[in-house]
Amino acid sequence: MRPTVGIREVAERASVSPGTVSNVLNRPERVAAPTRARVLAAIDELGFVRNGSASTLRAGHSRAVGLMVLDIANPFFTEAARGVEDVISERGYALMLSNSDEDAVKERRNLRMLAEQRVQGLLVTPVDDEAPELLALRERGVSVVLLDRPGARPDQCSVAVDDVAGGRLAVEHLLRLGRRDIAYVSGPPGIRQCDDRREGARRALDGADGARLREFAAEGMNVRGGLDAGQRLLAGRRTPDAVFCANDLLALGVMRALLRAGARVPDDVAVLGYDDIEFAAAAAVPLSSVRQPTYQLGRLGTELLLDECENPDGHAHQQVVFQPELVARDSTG
Amino acid sequence: MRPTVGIREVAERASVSPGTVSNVLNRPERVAAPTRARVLAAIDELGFVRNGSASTLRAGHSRAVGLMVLDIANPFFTEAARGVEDVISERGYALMLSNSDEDAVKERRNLRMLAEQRVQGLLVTPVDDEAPELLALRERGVSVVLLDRPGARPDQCSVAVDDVAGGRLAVEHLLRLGRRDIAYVSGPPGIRQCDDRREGARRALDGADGARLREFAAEGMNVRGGLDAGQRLLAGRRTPDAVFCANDLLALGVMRALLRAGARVPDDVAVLGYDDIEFAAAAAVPLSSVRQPTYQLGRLGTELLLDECENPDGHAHQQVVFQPELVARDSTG
DNA sequence: CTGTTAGCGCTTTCAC
DNA sequence: GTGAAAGCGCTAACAG
Repeated sequence: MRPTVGIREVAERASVSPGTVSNVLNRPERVAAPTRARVLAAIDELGFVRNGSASTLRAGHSRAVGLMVLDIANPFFTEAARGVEDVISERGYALMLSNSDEDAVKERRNLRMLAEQRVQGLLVTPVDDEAPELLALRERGVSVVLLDRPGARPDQCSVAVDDVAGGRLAVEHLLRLGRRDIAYVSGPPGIRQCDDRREGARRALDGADGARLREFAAEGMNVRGGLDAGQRLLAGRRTPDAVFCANDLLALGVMRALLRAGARVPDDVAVLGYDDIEFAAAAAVPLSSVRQPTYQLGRLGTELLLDECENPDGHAHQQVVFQPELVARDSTG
Repeated sequence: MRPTVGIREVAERASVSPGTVSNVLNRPERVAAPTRARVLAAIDELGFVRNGSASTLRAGHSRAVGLMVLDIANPFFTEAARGVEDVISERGYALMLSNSDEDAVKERRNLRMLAEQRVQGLLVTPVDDEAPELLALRERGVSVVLLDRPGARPDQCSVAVDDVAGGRLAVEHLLRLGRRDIAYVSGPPGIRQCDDRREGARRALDGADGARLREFAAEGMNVRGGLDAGQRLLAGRRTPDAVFCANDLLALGVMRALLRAGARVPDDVAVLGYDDIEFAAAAAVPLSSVRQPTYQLGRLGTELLLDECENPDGHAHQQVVFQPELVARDSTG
């Protein structure tokens, strides 16, 4: 373990004062070229690395932003996180990741942690929009951007995808194919995305004569939940002629239940998912799905966040809503 | 934006000295219960949040650890990250995530960033094991644990899964089913995991008469790469009777190519994947795969790391190698 | 058990 | 264009 090398040692080696080293680091244009070169050389030779906590302490804010998601293992958030990380890394920031696990208690604990770390901004898909820690963060001047929560509030930025439109797209597609007896397989109650997609589905049905929407709630928004919902759906008196699922994992499960029971997809039953994950196209019957610009969601959210961080005065809050897109594959014929 | 509330304001409100507040925060047992209660109340009333950078500056190390992976969107790393995050969060640390994208340049940049942030430890799947920034980090006393890189070095901890054993398991399984003409679909050259799995596959073949292993390298370790490899494999004079793929995404692609061409799985061709991702069981023909304890990998790696951070003297480096496990489903009969 | 105090390493006026 | 010095908020060592 070598002795700590700080700005002081660099200064000594380059025969300048610490202040000048700091200037080289932060406002290089104010330093004469030869001096600057000497300092840079010294930095290099000594392997100096700026102490972030000291800068942060002095500056009052760090070069780190937080990202809090509901589930880091979910492909949706993973893809968004890629967008976030790309921007963060391009712009020389650090990313503090945390995972609320859809648990308000864990969320509050993590928010506390992020506050202690003095993150400069936060991208968050909150479990509890009104968590006092979240408000407190904003009160202390931390920029907050909402991710995948359509922002009701005009006083902050948000990026989201229009889930109502997605649900509508989905069901319109099924109706166009002549399906009339449609099942909607959602996740457990209380998930906003599921609710919005259902709402969209209902609206699409409004004009359609003789069409109906039946609902099945899965226990979890994963393959197993879909399998189970698929079985319940098959147990009914009449099997629907189309199934719209709140995400692709559910759809894969439903499809498996159907195929196993001898139903033909899409001839007997059309299956439609949501998210268009990588595996959708690879299913036995390639899965039609509703695609969201997930990576872009992460990217744009982060750009808005950094803009707000770096330019708090000139910043205008915006609530961005992306439109989803239908990807038709074999599972809906 | 309310005025900053620091330890000083808390002290004043509780009518104690700043030192006592610090003691309440860090060594509560040294403070008399009534005093402690007063201080706690003041903290609460004022909404005081400890300034992490100041502590870090003073202490010389932060309560943050870094995690650098090759690809945050890959389910393997995602699952490991869940294990990491769970431990980090339980123990009250913060997690700085970075993504090297398998790019040595980006890796070095990110390592620099983490060094500046003064992370206390780092979990990393390095692109370049010998990156000077990595060595520098260790020289400054940052604990480093290697993730999914079987550690040759006895001077650091590592957690990994035995990929040679996994490859062997896979091919032994296929041989046991009477398959003799086996194809190995790997990713692009130079990926250690692929090389190790191939090596294991070869060893399994050593004792088997009349069995052979043909290799197909995909361009990317994703579904598309598998589709493409599957087509090349079908174009050959003789279609193999089994395909072992270096991961599940490849296997799903290969399976799709096979089914589309009218081959029956597993009757004509058995297909075997690697990783046992959630979607494996949900494929049209449920995919047999080699399962790795990915979540545990992340958990244990982090526990080792924190142990080393918190107890540098009593810490004994260990190189942990987990054993993979075969999960037989329909795709191999 | 509690208070006092001296920095941690850096940035940033303000002189020169 | 460069140097000197104060202090960001906290902790730990020491004194009382």
